[in-house]
Amino acid sequence: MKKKITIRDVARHAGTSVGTVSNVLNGLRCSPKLRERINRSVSELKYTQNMYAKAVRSSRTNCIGILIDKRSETNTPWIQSLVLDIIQTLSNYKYRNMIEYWDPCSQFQPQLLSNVDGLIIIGNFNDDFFHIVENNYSFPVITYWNAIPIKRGASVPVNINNGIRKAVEHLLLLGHSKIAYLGGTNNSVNCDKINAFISAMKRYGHEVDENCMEHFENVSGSLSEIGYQGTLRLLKKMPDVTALLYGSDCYAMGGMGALASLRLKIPDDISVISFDNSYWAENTRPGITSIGFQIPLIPVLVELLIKMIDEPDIDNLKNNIVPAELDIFIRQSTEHAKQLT
Amino acid sequence: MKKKITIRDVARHAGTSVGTVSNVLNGLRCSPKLRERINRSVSELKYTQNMYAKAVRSSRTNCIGILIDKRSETNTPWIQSLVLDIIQTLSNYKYRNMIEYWDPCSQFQPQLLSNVDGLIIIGNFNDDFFHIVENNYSFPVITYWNAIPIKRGASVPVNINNGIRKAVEHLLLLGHSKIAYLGGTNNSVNCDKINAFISAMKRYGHEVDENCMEHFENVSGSLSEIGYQGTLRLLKKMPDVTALLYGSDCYAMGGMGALASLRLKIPDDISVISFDNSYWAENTRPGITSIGFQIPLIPVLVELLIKMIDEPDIDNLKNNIVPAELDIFIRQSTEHAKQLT
DNA sequence: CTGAAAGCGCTTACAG
DNA sequence: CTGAAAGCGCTTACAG
Repeated sequence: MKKKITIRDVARHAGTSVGTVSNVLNGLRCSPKLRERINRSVSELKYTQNMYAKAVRSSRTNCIGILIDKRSETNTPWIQSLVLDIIQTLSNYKYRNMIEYWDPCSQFQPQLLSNVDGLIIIGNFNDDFFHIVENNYSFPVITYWNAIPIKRGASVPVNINNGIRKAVEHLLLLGHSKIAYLGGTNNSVNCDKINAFISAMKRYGHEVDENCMEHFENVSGSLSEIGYQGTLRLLKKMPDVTALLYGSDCYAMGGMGALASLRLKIPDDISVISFDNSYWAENTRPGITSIGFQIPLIPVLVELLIKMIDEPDIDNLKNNIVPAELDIFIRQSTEHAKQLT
Repeated sequence: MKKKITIRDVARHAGTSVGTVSNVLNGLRCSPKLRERINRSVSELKYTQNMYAKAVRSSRTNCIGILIDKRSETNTPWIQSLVLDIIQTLSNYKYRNMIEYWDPCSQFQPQLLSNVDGLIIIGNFNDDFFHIVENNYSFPVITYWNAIPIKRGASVPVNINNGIRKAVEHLLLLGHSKIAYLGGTNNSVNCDKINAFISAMKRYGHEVDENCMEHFENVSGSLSEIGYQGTLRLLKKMPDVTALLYGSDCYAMGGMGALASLRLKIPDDISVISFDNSYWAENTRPGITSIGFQIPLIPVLVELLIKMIDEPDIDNLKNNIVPAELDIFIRQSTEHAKQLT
């Protein structure tokens, strides 16, 4: 059909060689007037680079892999927004992406590994996986929260203790004392959250027992259904609770329905804080006070990864990683505490 | 660092030529015992193809472009889930993707155009854009709802009239007669929805006037804020309304808050139907009855595009496109109508 | 400062 | 059925 315009066409049109056109396209040395002529040819011919040819010759793909643990809840708005955030941030850096959903328990190794300059992993990957990467590839790998056990890998830790403590302090200062936590225990991240809650409460002299927690163990259903049922169970065993802290927005989304069905009004009858600070927490009414990243995490993550690609001294970069801080984004759901009459 | 394993290494290891290895990798002719030997070498060496070299030689990129109108609400859960749905479906067909957010009013043309086998567009693109594609590229283009004015382009129409009519019929059968519509008028898709509502109501003898609609013109704020304010306005001018039909889940998300603030309970005091059938509609409590695709749209779209890439007779494919049907997914928000006492 | 040439890792006719 | 060779569109030393 249409003839593809290549760098040769541009060179011919501008009366120069392909090498020089390549230099101009990549911002290398060239005399101003020749550069000008080449740029004019580029736009007259509507030339655009063939990124595949570029990648194959320069052995730089300009592509970052995004590898997602298939076993996690990949269809939640939270993870979807995380992934699209990565894609958009990469595109600001002129990097493309390849996404692969992969079950770390499976035999096959992801195809994308041989076609990327770096890797972002989301979820829980085991040591077997890291061994494969370490032994067969030389690109850097990055993630957050969980540590990465390889030399060319780095993880941005999350200061979960500070984040949960801020939420607990906010509730205590509002006058709450009967505070409950509702969240999962199915992975290390969720366990970190629970432990942070227990230690924050202890810090201010509140013992946490099983009565003010819902662990969501051995329950099935969607996350919001789990949140719904768990909230009902919790209110039964702890009727005097005045504030709920949910381990994720998805749980809270269901939990809100449980409160409504009991005709409890937020925040008049009960206050709510969630975790994730997602679109839902911000946009539902009443707005839900939520724990989220103080500084958007993804740009930090992407910038670090891209630095690692170019930087030979990765240890220096790794030593200068600062943990991601969490903050509470206060909304109507904690505008005031229940008025005890 | 690590030496990259290429097709040459495999050939040497198996004691054959690169051409034959290439044949085996692509499922072409080869004697069984040589094929066996090559496959063993591939797995022993952990060889994976370099997709860039493959693309540059075969002039097939195995990559589909996803071009998104930058002016639309790209950060809503609805559009995010649409995009990730496309990505996952493409990956089932062994296609990669390149996403670009692009303002159709901008001068520059999208970079991805020269590096894809086909294009999916999301949003409202003007004739100028289609002229550029038609004149400079030969890959097929696909979208849904809006028509595409080029030969190698196809669009899956959406039977919006049927969809909205089903919702209206559902409400009328429940005994509602005071039904209001709340939605935008900022683009043709939203206007199609409003017109479908008016004609569905007329069909059953209900005149629709300005009092039972909220157009969301000249309003600012997030979609959910617009939905919140619009719901308050509507209830003021139409206090006897018993059912609300929202043009999108984002509007409904805010609208639910407005209803709660007026202590209206769903569905006891007022019934609600939304449009999009998103994660939120399904997972919030009470679940919101929502209009969505009868058959998931994205697989249909992707399959058609991939057929168009291989098929020389595109007109035949275009003539056999069936419009996407909508359906209502009934949930608690329309479990029963308000009981008039 | 610029051009001619080698070569990245593949695929694809074309011989043998 | 299999191998040797040309070539996809680029980049990158290397001469001039």
